[in-house]
Amino acid sequence: MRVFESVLKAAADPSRARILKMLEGGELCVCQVMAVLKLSQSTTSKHLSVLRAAGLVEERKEGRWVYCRLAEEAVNPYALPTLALLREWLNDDASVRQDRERLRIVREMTVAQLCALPGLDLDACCSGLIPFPTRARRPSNA
Amino acid sequence: MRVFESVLKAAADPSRARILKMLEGGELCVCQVMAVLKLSQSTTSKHLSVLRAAGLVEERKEGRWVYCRLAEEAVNPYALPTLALLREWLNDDASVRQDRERLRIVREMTVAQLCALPGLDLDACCSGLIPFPTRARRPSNA
DNA sequence: GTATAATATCGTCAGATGGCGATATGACGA
DNA sequence: TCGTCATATCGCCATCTGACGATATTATAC
Repeated sequence: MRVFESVLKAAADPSRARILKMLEGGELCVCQVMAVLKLSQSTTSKHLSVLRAAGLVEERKEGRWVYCRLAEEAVNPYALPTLALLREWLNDDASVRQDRERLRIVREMTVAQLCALPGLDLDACCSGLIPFPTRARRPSNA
Repeated sequence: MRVFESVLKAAADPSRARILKMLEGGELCVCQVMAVLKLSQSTTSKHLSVLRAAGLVEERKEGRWVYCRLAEEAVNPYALPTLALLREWLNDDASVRQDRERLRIVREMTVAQLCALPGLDLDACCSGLIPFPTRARRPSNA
C-alpha cells in the first residue's frame, strides 16, 4: 500500500505530472525541466527525486549534468501502468501544451547554451531581452 | 489538470483506496464503510465526499441510509480507467485483505443490526463482548 | 589544489490534508 | 410536532506538502 501510495501521490501533483508529460518526448536534463517549469532549482530537484523514489523516472549522470527519463523497467507494479495511462491523458491540457511549446525552444539549443542563460530565463531570451547564447559561458565541449 | 489531480489524489489516499477496494464487492452503506475502516463518522463521510467529487463513487439515498458504489458512468475521463487499474491492484495488500474479512462479517448482518452496535464496534461484537443484535435497537422493518 | 558549475540536501514557512468531536441537516416514527 | 437516528458539515489541531533561499556535494576546468 505504501508503494501504491507513493506512485499515485507522485503522479497526482500538477508539477510532477507536467514533468512526466515532458519526458514522454524523451530524455531531458534537469536544467531543461527547470527552465520549462519555471520552478526553482531546489524545487525541481525535489520533484524529480519524488518521481525517482516512486519508480516513475530513471536518471543517468553525464558529467555535471543529470538526465532523466520515464522508467522503462518495472521497479514496482504500479509505475509502468500509471505512465501508460498518463500517456493517454492530459494531452489537451493547457499547461502541458504550453510546456511542449517551451520544450521545443529548449531543444533548439544545447544544454550548455541553456545553462548559460541567466536564471535559465527562457522568456527573456526568446523575447530578445537577453541575447541567445551562441556559446556556453565557459564552454569546453558544447 | 484540476480534474486529473482530484481523481489521482482521491485515489492516492490509503483510507480512500481501501474504500474503493471494498466497493468492488458491491454497493455499501456509509455505516458499513465506517465499521470496516474503524474511522470516525465525520472522517468517513469526508472521504466519501472526496471520492464522489472526483467522480469515483456514486451515491444513492434510501431512507436514512446512504449507499455508495463505484462509479459506472464517466463523469470525467480519469475516473473509470483509475477504477479499472485499482481493480487489478492491492488485491494482496494486507489491509485490503483484512477489510474484506471484516466486510464478510458486516454482510452477515443487516444494516439496521450493524447500526445497533454501540459505536459500530465490530470487534467487540464478534469477540462476544457485545451480544450480536438480533434486532435493531428500535427496529421497525429491519 | 582551487574555482566554478550543476545538482542535491537542509531549514523554513504558508497552505493543504486527514483526523476528531460538536453541531447541523434531513428523513423517519410516534 | 417532536424525538431519534444516519449522515453532512463545521471548527480545530497535528502533520504533510510544496515552495523558496541557503548551503552541501560532486564533477569539471584551470
